[in-house]
Amino acid sequence: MESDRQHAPAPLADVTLIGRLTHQRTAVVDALIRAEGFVGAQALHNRLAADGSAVGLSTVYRTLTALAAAGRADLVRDAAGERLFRYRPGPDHRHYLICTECGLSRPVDSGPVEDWADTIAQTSGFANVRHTVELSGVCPDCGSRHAAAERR
Amino acid sequence: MESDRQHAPAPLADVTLIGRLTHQRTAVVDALIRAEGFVGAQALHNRLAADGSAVGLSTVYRTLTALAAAGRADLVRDAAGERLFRYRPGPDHRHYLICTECGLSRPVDSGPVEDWADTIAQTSGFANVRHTVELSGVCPDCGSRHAAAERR
DNA sequence: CTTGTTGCAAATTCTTTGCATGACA
DNA sequence: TGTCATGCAAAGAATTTGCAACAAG
Repeated sequence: MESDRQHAPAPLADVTLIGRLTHQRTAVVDALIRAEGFVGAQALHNRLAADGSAVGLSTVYRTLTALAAAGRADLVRDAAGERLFRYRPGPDHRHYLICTECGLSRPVDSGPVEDWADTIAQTSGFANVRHTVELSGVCPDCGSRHAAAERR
Repeated sequence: MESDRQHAPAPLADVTLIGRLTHQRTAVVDALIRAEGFVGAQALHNRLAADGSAVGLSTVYRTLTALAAAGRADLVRDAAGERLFRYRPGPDHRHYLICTECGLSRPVDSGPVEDWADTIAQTSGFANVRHTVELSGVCPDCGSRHAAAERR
């Protein structure tokens, strides 16, 4: 499943953005991109190991943290409190609808919330207002799978 | 600030809702109500100790978790990943703007987000869509304190 | 009395950090 | 070659759990 090197978005830029260009960082960024959704540090570490890239867990954490700090990754927390990271190709601010079953994430139109958040920011008297919006649900696939199981 | 026993919501109902009526649970619920905002389990445990109520930390965790499960408490996570609980008097669904400095929380008009979330839920094909919305910022008081420090 | 609760401490889980070795530029 | 990055293992922090003593109904 790791073919298609053609349209590789060259994570190099992302790596150099946070420091030196190393094997490990490249591998982490690469794996994060291929994850195509939110992943935990430990999960990513496991995938890397499975792929043959022996990267230390600490390095995975450090790289992901640096990426998030550099604005190249989004960061949320799952119900268990684990940090989940997602690669962010562009500088845009997005919100996602995440399937609680399979982890599939789909970007949603967040315009209305942004406007709402801005309004709150302006009318509240609070400064430096930031918002976290997380939508979760069961995607169609997982949903139908459930339905089937229920009526078994 | 803890007078006005008249309209006291009698936490008894909340306690019995989650099991037996004990000293400890009453103390925890009471302290949570008096907190009037989001508090961490450990912080609540400290307050209880300061109030002379020696309740075990495990019991605080267990009680808060049970309350949240019973729908009598809201649960969010702060930036550090710590669970923060807030007493929920009614069955209504609310969102808050929380000060990152002092913890002050203020309910905000969440109508627009609710509508937005509903729309997403209906157009996405996802089932059982739930949302988490957290607004944080620096409240006026903390803000001016900052400003003063900055130009010191 | 019987069963649910508590408290303590040990166990878990996720994440961070110190420091010597090794790799980039 | 001089830093910066890595890896390992130990440290931290928040939360959960096992189990014997205890209290509520």
